[in-house]
Amino acid sequence: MGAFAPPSDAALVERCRVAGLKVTPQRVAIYRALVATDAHPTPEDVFHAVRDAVPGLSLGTVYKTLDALEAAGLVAQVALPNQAKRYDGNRAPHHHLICTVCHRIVDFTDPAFDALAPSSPIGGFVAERVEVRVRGRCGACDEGSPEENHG
Amino acid sequence: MGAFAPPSDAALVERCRVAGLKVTPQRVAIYRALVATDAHPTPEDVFHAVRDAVPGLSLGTVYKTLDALEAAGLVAQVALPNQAKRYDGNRAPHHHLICTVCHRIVDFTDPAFDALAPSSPIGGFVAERVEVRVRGRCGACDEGSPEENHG
DNA sequence: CTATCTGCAAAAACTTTGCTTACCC
DNA sequence: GGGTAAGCAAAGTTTTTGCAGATAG
Repeated sequence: MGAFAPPSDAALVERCRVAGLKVTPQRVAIYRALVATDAHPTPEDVFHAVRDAVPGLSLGTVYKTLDALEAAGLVAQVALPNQAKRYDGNRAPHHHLICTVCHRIVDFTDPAFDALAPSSPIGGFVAERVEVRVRGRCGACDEGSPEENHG
Repeated sequence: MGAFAPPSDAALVERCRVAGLKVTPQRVAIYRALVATDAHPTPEDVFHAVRDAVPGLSLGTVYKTLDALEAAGLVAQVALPNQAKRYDGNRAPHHHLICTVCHRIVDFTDPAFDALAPSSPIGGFVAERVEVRVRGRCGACDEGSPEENHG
C-alpha cells in the first residue's frame, strides 16, 4: 500500500481548507516543500527551495506561511540550541536523532517509544505529545571526519 | 543524605577550575543563579536575577558566561520554539515537561525513561544522551484559567 | 465583495563581536 | 606579567510588523 507515498497537492490543499487557510500558490508550494523533505529546513532553506517555483516569493511570506501552518497544526517546529528555527512537515508521530557535530536531524520511529508516558502524573501535568530526542553523532560524523560534515 | 542539597559555591568554583575557566565574581554568581533555580531562565532572566548581587553586571557578560558554561558542559540549553534561549543548570539526567500554555518547563525523572535507546541503531547513529520532552498542560493551566497563567 | 494573503521595507528582538580596561592565576 | 574576562557599545542575525495592492472564496 502507499504507506510511504507523499501526499498529493490535492491532499495538502484539502488540509489547508479544513484548517480554514486560504489556498494560494505560495502557501501550497511552501507546504509541499516542507512535506517533501526530511531535512527539517529553516525558513531560509524553504525560501530557497521554493523560490524558483514561485517567482517573486518573499522571505516574509515564508515566515508568515510557516507560522500559519504551524498554528493550524499542519507542521511543527523543532527548536535546537544556537540555530535558526527549523520546521518539520512530518505529521506522523516520530522522534529525532540530532547529530551534535553536523546538526542533522533524523526522524525515527520506535515501537518502544510510542507508548511513553510518565509513570506518575507530575503536578497535575496532562500530557499531550511525547518527543524523544536522541543526541549523538550521525553515521557520517562518527566514522568519517570528526569535523563538521555538513548541516 | 544530602542528595537534594544545592551545591556550595565552593563546589561551583571547583567545577569552573576543572573546566579551565577562571573564577570571577560574575561567573560564580551567574552559575549559582542557574543552579539554584528550576525555572530554565533566559539570559535576560539570569541578568535580572544576578544584577543586584553583582552591581555593574552587563547583559553581554551574561551571554558570554552562559556560553562558556555551556561549552564547558556545566550547564545546558533547552531550546523551545518561538522563545529566547533558555538555560538549565541541572546536571543530573532528567527530562522535561513543557506546558504548551504558559511555557513553563518542569524537570522530571522517570526510571522507565532512563534506559531509553533506539531498539535498532539507525544509520550508524551513535547515541550519547536522550531527552524526553512531554508536551501538555501544567496543573495550573489545566484546571485554572485556560488562558496564559505565566511563563 | 470581503477577509486574507502577498511583497516590500522598516523595525524589533535577540545575540554576537570588537575593543579597552581590569583582574585572576 | 600574561592571558582571560568584564563592560560597553556597535554590529549582525533572525524574526516580526505595518501597510497597500492583489486574490481566494
